[in-house]
Amino acid sequence: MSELHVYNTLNRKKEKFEPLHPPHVGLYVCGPTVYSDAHIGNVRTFTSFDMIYRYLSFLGYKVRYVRNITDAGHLTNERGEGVNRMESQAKLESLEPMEIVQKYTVGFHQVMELFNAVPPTIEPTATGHILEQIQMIEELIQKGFAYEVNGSVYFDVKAYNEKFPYGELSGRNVDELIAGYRDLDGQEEKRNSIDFALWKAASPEHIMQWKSPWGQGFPGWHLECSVMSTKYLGEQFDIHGGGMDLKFPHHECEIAQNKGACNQGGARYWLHTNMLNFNGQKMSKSFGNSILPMEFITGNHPLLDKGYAPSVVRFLFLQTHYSSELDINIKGLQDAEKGLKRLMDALQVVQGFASTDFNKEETSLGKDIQVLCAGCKENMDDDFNTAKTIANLFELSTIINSLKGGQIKFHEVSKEALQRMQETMNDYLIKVFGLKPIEETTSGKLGDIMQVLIDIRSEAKGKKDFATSDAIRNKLQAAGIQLKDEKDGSVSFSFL
RNA sequence: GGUCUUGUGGCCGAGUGGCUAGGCAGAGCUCUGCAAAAGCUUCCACACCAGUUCGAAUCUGGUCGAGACCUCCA
Repeated sequence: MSELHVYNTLNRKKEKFEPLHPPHVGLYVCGPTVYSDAHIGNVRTFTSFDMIYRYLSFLGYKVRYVRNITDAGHLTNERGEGVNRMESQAKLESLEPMEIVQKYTVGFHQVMELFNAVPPTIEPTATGHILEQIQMIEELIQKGFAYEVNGSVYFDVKAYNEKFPYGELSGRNVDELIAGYRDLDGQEEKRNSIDFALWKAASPEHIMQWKSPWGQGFPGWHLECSVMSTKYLGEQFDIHGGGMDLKFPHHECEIAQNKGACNQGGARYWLHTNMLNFNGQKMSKSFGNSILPMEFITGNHPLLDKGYAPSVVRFLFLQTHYSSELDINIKGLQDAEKGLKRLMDALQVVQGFASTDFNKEETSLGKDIQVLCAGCKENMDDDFNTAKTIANLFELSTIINSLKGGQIKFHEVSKEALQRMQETMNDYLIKVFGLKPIEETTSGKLGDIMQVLIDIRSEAKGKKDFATSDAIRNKLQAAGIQLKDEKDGSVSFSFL
């Protein structure tokens, strides 16, 4: 039996995954900032961690999955003017900050559900943890890692660096960072340019502000994750995840805050998912080239040719390793659509097998099947190698189709091998990858209607009235329904 | 400039030093009234140069190219 290994970006090595308190696993993932719509790049990150969460659960771990909602204002302006995101957006739309938060939180949840992501077990908000954040700041001040200036509190990176190395995660060093820092306005309060805000004093016009020992203000932008991961998972926990773009400075600062306050760096394993490009270009809010998740589904976007099912997009993501950059484009979507259909058809077929003509002994083909099935776990255990796992599932699909088509006889496999194949296809496609099964079409009114059409076509064919039979086939094809004449003379159909 | 990643066949995309990844597309065949679907077979590869090695897509060095982060971002 293979054991799970994960690529830990903290030391750039693939390591055996050993939870602190098995069978429990603590997983923290940096969630979205709810001041605008989630875009498809966010979906990649969160579906990647959804797959990881699902796989950990599949292995039998009891996972506490914490993913935060960033709903408190952050410094957003590149000139460091202390603009509160929530506030500025709110003024634009003439809404209360919490209305914005509510709107986009609901939207985010809808998108995640659409893409079949399992909700986290705890989804804490930054605004709900102001007290805890203030407490951690006090702790950091008391330990000499933070200082107050004019009602704001900054993390003292140099002081911290004397006790703990700063920059471990992103491979940076403090002197170079200071030397290479750009001149930004509003830096004069800091002792060093790389110091970052733990608490920012708020001017009266800031709507989102809270009372603190340093006056009215709001928390800095790295603090919430340190605070909430510690609160719900402990000073030390198993896995911390997030997008690559958060590695520096966000995660670096998180580690510094955690170590500064608790002497422990929080997570033992850091997992970073890579970015999503569209037509070769990075997708980001600031580029204005982000495509909304719903636009992929509806196809209502100038860069798309048509709509694609959420599972197609998910499948496209899974064909690439989570740590690699992924380019999404029309050709890729079309390929993924076909590939997913092939797998899902095979799943449906294998579940429907009802033969009793099995070999009592294990056959060589049966052994091949067992190897392919076992390979799925081995591949997933190797840092969640979904691409390789999918390759195995495709090979199983070929065997399944051959059984269906009669190229392989049922007595060439054992009952055990067939059952294993049924389980494996379902386990990985449905449970671990979270792909949606093909709509059940064989029962209900639609199935009845289809049966009528199929019968009429068969009668026409019997009378060699091919004009009628082809018309039925072609018109259904045009309507997105494909008829399939099976080897045994029966007719099935599927949606294109 | 600093840190890091990366360069695989027509396209996408895995690859632990020796054993065909896989998908999509292409070609041929089987099945079919004709198709589709399905199956079988098949073509196409490891940026370049040097080195280590019995053997390198995989390790080392160099060249060239691409990208990310260093500033809000998943």
